[in-house]
Amino acid sequence: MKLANEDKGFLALYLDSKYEKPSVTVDAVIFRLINKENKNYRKLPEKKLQVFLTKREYPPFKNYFAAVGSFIDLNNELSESMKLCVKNKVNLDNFYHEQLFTFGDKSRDPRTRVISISYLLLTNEDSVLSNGEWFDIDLKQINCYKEQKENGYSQKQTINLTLKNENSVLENELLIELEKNSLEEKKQIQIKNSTLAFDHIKIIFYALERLKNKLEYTDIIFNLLPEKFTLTELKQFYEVILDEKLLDANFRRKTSKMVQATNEFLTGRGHRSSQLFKHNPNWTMLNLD
Amino acid sequence: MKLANEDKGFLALYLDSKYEKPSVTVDAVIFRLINKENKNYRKLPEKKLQVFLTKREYPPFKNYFAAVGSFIDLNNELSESMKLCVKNKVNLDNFYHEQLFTFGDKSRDPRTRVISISYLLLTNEDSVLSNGEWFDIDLKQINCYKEQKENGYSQKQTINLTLKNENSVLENELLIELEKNSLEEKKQIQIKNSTLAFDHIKIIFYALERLKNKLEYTDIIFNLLPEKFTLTELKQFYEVILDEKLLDANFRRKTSKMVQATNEFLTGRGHRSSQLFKHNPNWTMLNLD
DNA sequence: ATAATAGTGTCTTTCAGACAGTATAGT
DNA sequence: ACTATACTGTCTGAAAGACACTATTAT
Repeated sequence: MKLANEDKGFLALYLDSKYEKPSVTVDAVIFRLINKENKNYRKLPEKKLQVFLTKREYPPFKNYFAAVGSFIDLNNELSESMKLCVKNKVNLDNFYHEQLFTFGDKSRDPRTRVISISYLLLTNEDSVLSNGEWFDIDLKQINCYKEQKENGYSQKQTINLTLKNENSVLENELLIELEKNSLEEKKQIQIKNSTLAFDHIKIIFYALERLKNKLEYTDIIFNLLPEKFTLTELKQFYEVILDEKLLDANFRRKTSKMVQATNEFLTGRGHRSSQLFKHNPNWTMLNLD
Repeated sequence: MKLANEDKGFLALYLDSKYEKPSVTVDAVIFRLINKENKNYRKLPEKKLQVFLTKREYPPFKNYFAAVGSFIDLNNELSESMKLCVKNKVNLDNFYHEQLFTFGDKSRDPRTRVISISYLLLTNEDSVLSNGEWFDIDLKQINCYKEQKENGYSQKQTINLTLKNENSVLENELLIELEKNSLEEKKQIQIKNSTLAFDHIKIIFYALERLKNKLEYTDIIFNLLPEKFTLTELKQFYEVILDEKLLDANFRRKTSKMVQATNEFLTGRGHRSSQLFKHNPNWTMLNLD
């Protein structure tokens, strides 16, 4: 990848400003799993998936909640920009992250053309973030129309995505349109109603979808868990994200290779004590044994 | 998502130029599947996965091959920019596409900071592209060191990605480093040796990985096929992309719901004639019957 | 007749789903 | 004793893998 001499000459002449440029931001959707308050000494606490949002201090969307983000610094790599942003704005240091999607709709920012490179971040209950609030995530399908066409089908779904905590309830509505036939396959997500800044509710929805999908074929969930956990806790965390009940015996079989038992037990709960497990990072998707 | 009055005032004052901005491009990795020339009247033609590259007319990397790309136009949506670019540069119109990944390494373009939003495009043997060449794709693992660590493992893999046609042989080498333990999970892809412009060989590698993965759980492959095909052809196309042999009877069972039989048969091949099939776009991943 | 593909039948193993049943700690 | 969780065993049926077998057609 050396440059020819000709190239070097060209570089000197290159007019950096001749192309109109967009602004570029990084935005982080930060998730965690937590145990809610417990009423019954015997019962296990309810679990919740949460997202961390900050309240915008300046316009546009002043006082609206938004994902953690900032304009990028051209001297940093993209992921460095994101890490610095997260460190500076909400004081989060260690986390799992992956690039999610790049949003660039013309009108997504009223100021100017802004392209957002979004990231999915996972952390656990232990880390303390500043300068924002955690919100419980509730995702509900409001309706779903599926229509069989000559050569495929089309589907419209309305989704309610509510973010809630002790201070606020943020309701949001998305319309998901799917068109699939022999000529094309198209999926469109429109914001029908948002109480968040910009298109951030859409970004959060993408992040949720990615998380759910990866849950099924990777060990990504352990980035949301404390170091040690019981298998029932693990199961409940899966259930909360996937929004479906799992059968205990089957769950234990399926996850047995992703975890390793410790010698420790959790006691004092008014029922049989449960063994604590750790993540087994040697597990791979392909189960190469 | 209405703006508060306060916001509107701010917009007038907003200094668009106060943040340093990067250049942004879109890059399209275009794949197709083709039948190679046939020697034996009786044998089925060999299949190949190909990528379409254009030779750069101007520096940097003048005369190097590159993915189809251009700087974005701020008046278009991102995917529109990509579609226009592909239409104008190589005259391709109808294709499957999805956003792939956003590449933004500081030094990926010698001119200035350039962020590339890449797309995966699929088309079939019928479409005629101009202004570039198709290259056969050969991916080979050169070596692989896996080391068991106290708490996980690390792995280094060297990959040779050769792009070849009647005019050129472009050899490229990538180093893939994987680090997985209880604290982090990191995958890094480095270009060790490239005969393409910029980091485009890395973009192509990402596209290949995406294609392979999606092959296993979607019906994406039909975007690479002609309207009608035999099941043996379909199987051979899978084999070429996945780089592994499949068993006929099992393959037919697994794909049976994704295709629909036509009444037509392919004859004149020196062996039993084979039924032609079409894609069944009603198939879904979840097999909801 | 032969070479090469087209297509079917079936045995085995593995794994997901369902569910019954046993174990146990704290009040 | 009771309650809520912890954990095991096993039946069933679906699907994946392996492979043997039959069918067909231009030369």
